[in-house]
Amino acid sequence: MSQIEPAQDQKLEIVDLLRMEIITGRIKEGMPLREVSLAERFQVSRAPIREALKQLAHEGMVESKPNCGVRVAPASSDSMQELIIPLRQTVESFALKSIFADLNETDFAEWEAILDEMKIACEAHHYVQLAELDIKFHQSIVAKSPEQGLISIWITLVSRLRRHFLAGFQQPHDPLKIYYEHVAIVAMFRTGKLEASVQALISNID
Amino acid sequence: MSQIEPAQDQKLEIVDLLRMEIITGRIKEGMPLREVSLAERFQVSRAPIREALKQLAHEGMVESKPNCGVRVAPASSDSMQELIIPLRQTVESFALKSIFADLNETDFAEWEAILDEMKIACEAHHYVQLAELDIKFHQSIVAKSPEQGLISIWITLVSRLRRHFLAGFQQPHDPLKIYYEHVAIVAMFRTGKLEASVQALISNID
DNA sequence: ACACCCCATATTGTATACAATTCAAAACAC
DNA sequence: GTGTTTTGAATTGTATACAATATGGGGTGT
Repeated sequence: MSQIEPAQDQKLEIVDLLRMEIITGRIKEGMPLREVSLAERFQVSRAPIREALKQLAHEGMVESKPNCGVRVAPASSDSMQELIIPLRQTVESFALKSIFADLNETDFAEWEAILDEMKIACEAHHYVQLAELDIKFHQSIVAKSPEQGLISIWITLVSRLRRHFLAGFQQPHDPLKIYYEHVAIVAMFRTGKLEASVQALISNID
Repeated sequence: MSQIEPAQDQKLEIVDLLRMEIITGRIKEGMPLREVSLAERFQVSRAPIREALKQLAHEGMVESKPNCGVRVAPASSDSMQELIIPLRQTVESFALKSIFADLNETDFAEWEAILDEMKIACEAHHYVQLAELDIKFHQSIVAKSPEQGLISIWITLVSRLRRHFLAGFQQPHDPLKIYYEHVAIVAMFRTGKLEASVQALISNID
């Protein structure tokens, strides 16, 4: 399903695949990622592999030492997560405030499309996909901000706790609770109340 | 002064040079950065140029569109700067707390070496170098934290307002004030008082 | 004159080949 | 046997060549 595609931008597919394998633990912490091995595996040259590894390093999924190679980075510590949470809240609040006045039906529809997918993922107990959809939802908020670079900061933050999304969702909670929480957020957005919307959004971040 | 060097890691030199030219305005906003042109200019192939541009994009100095090229990104907006300030304060406070108990004479000496350079830069009114030294000082604090990824987050934040450091220092202030402020910070660190040290540090961030 | 399509050119994305570096194991002196 | 040196393979960094794609201008039809 990817052989017929543009044949360019193979980097993105590789990044997504490797990231998923790291998140799910298929590639464990500390395991080295050699460029030639990956090149053979994906049937491409080393060039796109290098770019993919660069991006993963930027996301904090792997750490690389010069002339030494790339290894899967250890997951963020608990204190690190606790640091990132208020940072995320600040960034996302800022983003929401900057776009709130200009929200229209197109935006709501986009979010509700994500919500529909979330519902399906919840009911099917597809925690991996649910985690990605949660990220996708919040990212779509930040991405709408006209401020260039905001999304880059946000990605840097969230990537650091991507593996914790999955862990958090696998707790013995009712997955649908996640879904309803996001439904409430979008519903609040529709009311046009800024303060309450910000509150709903940041209370979802923890 | 760079021809005899390792001949590897040319990427770093190129990044530093281009970043400086962007900060000082020698390369203006919106100006395209072509890979072949830069390759000819630095007498290297396109490979290290691509890596350098990737890193500059990660720092927010340039923005790239696929198959379209790289342009110098506009400087962060005022509202963006105001957002980043509390984020920096949070991150650096966290970093300082995590290392404070283990500080020793080696650390103090390292910082005071930077302070000496700052004094010289202040007296010579070398604002560009002064800005870089200010960044270097704060970065050295964050870098000491054992938390992996913290420095990456910090860099993402600070890079976004690198060009504003220069602008801020060129205001009609007495440059030595910057120097004395940092001297006071290190002096406070030496006393071992955590709370006061954190306060001194974050009050310097604005 | 104006809109549309096509094509040439400039530029980025990818593949392959080579150089430089690192790390560890083996050889060696003591 | 132990510490040091050297040598080699494994790996990343760089250079060059080719393929794919986007952008702008000219041609054409109306």
